[in-house]
Amino acid sequence: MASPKWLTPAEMKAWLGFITSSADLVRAIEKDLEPFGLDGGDYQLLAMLSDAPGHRLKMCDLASVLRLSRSGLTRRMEGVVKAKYVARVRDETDGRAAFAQLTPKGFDLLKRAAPEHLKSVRRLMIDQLSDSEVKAIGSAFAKIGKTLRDE
Amino acid sequence: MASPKWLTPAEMKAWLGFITSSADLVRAIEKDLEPFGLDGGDYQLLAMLSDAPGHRLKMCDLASVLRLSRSGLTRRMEGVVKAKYVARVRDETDGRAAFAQLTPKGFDLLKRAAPEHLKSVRRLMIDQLSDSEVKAIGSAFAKIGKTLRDE
DNA sequence: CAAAAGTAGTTGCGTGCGCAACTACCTCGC
DNA sequence: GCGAGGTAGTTGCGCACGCAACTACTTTTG
Repeated sequence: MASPKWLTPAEMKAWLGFITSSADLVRAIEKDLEPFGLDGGDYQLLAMLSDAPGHRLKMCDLASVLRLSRSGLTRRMEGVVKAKYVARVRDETDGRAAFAQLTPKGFDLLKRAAPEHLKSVRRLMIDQLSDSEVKAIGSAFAKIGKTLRDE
Repeated sequence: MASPKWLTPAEMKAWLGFITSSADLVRAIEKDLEPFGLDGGDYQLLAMLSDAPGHRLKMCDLASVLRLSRSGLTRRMEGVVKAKYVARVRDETDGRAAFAQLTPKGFDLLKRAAPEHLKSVRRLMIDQLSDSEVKAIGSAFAKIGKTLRDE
């Protein structure tokens, strides 16, 4: 196959900057959740449930939004269910399915953790950027996400 | 603590877009390396060695650039050493240290994989973006990376 | 309505990684 | 130059995750 066009210096800077910093950024933000006894996966799980109508989602839908396999979600649920942040609820209309239901205790924890999480996101990412950079990142990842979904 | 300033819609879009798409993007790009028998970690390892003077790095320096723990690197080396892409070389001047040395076979594989990898990066990310978005992402992640390093 | 195909969730197994402990070696202070 | 403390790499262990196989239920098809 023909050798593809190499990256320009600006493109290289964008790619290298993204690949070298994005994982570190996510790790640092997740680390700030430790005082709440949550890791990044738990937080995302609680956050997705709190966004959902009735604070609950079918397991398979939850797995999908969390980008987890069904088995991965089963294991991750063990922790938050044991901590009583989430309850398993059977689906009365579909014997195969089950819901993950955010408990009041889980919602309360999320309400306490969310402001700290927000502060981490601001401190490590948003507040570092100019308005135009924020805008560009928003439109850029919207396009990247669409491409991925279309493939 | 005072409730922090919430994210504006543009900031929210940037954060959500980043967090929901970046992991998928990296996964998709790494998936394109499978035909070469490499996963993302192996590719990064070979790439870092090929960039280094003499195609070799001290283990601890390699772990650092790969964002791996020392034990994580030890395990990852097992695979690429068994495949003869990388050789372990003792440091004659420091009995504690060891080098990871890219072999001709490893370099050859990297030369074949790199153009495909580049094409993935272009297709899924760079070619989706305008010049100004590329520029903004470059400067944005440079600032984010600096903040992380300073903390 | 029965059989086939599809879907939801769980479980067994393998993998990749970090942490802590350990060995071996180097370096620094006295 | 010897002991204390630091550094490089490996090993034991535990955790999170994906894949494949399995169960149970639902939907589709003839």
